Amino acid sequence: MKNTVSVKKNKDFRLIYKRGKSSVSPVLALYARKNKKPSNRIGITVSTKVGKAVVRNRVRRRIREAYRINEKSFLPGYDIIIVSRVRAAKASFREIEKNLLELSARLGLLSEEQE
RNA sequence: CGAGUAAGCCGGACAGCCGCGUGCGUCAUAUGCCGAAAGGCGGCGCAUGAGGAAAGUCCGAGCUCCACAGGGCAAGGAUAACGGGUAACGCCCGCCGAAGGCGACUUCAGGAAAAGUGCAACAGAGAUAUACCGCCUCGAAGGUUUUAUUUUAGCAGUAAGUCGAUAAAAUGUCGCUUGUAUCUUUCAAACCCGGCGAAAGCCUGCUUUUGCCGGAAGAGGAGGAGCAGCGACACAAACGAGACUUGGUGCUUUAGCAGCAAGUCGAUAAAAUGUCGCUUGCUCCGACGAGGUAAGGGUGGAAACGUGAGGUAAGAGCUCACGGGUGAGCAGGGAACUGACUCAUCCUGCAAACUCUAUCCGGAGCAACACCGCAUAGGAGAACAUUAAGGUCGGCCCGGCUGUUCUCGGGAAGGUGGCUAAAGCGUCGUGGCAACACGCCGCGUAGAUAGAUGGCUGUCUAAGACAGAACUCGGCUUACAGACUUACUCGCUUU
RNA sequence: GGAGAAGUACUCAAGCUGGUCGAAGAGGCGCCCCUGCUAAGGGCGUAGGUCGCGAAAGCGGUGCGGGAGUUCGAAUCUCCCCUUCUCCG
Repeated sequence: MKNTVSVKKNKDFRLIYKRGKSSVSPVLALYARKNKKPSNRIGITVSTKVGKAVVRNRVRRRIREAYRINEKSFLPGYDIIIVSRVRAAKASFREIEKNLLELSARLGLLSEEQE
């Protein structure tokens, strides 16, 4: 994740939720906003509704891995927040990856070569 | 072989590729990038990287702050047979007692009820003490009936003789709720009838189905009364004087029986009257009243320790014998405790009711706390003075602080530290029944800060459960697929 | 991560120094009054969860977040779990 920094502050999360574009699937929800910087910032949210600590960690790691593998196809200069929904606890890595790419394409975050 | 009991141990492994946190080494750079600042930021190599419960946060410690964390007092809290282990503990080990199990073994908040207070609903006569019934003593209004059987223990006088005991029945009162299905009240499905409406069918005014309302009917349920049944109690005991004749009346085949009227006889010293009993003593029952008693009484978790005898008006640990509990003495044991004997005996349960006894505990928590940075209120440090009152100091007291001047300087959000070597782990030896302690040798084992273990592929296998460190340890509790080891118990079979 | 508080009918709740308690009170639900109609307001009445038997009426068991314990007896006292909420930079 060479070109990516994580979103940490609650302020930033609120701003992206308010001003950003969003799209939703049964497994994930995605928010994105242009940040006018050369790199991307990514934030991952997994609430207690999803499960206990072990389950939440697994979901978060899979989402991160899915982003890492496909990092090159994302356009730079965006703040992205990925929110897991309850179904993500039972989803496999492949499903999560597929969902992430679909949602990103819908918001126009992917470079045109990949599409 | 099967069924169990206890203790311990494991909680997937290996290989390849891509990726993450930390440490070390090395190369590189920075007058750079992010940020207001403090501060942070790269590549490569090597090493290392979640649990038995990391969980719950239920106990005990370290550590930090509350000026000191010191002494005393009060309050509050905790623990609770006994001995030991431990830094400490509410933990662990051993042992005692109680309960459970055929047994291996398991479970127990297991001090004191004989210091005191309190509580024990309902039921029950009575709940830690009671006289409601009963039993006994004294006084006392008063005193149902019939039949059958058996027997002669007792049976004062006038004055004769019969009476008693047992059983059953009638009658009355109370209780039980077993039966009956006689009456009644209420709820009530189906069947039936009528009215109104709807739908369908056609033969167009009928049929079928269905809804609502009303009537009738009520299988059955519940309650009450009655009857039957069952049980308990009362109806007792002693003594008695009426008899005969005639008449008529009623019942009746007669005999006879019932009662009425008149007369005669009997009881009184006499007469009169014209009653059916009277007198004295004893005895039985007894509404009710006074006292004694703690044997018995459908209750209750619990009823003055239990059984038997003596004793008494009736009774009572009132006395005696045997037995149980408790306390003291004696003996054994380190102690809890155990034991036979002696003496005493205030003998229901509850202290997870108050309380008493013994021991322990100051409070808060790493989001503590320290430092850096940062605008306003606040504040901090140093020096000097004061400590009377008042105020304040994380319960109160002892005790500390308070005022003035000078200097520094800023809550929130942010950064760095705290942060991991620790009462640590393992082998062996010694001591100890054990928990554990000591000694030698070896190892040195995550440290993040929006929070590091993931993805893909292959092999092995039965491999799937519960589950993710957040300052650190010692325990406890709770969750958990399965695999293994050791010891022991019971049962069956074979030898 | 740490520190606390609460849990009772459909909802809000009282009862929590143990006893005739399975439940006070209110909302709710049904009927009536008021109004052209509705709401609000007023009056009267009513069942309470769940399991079994039964056509219904009714009868019995269980039930105060769950499970153990103490006690003759637990919504209440004690312990262990579960769930929800609040606070701490």
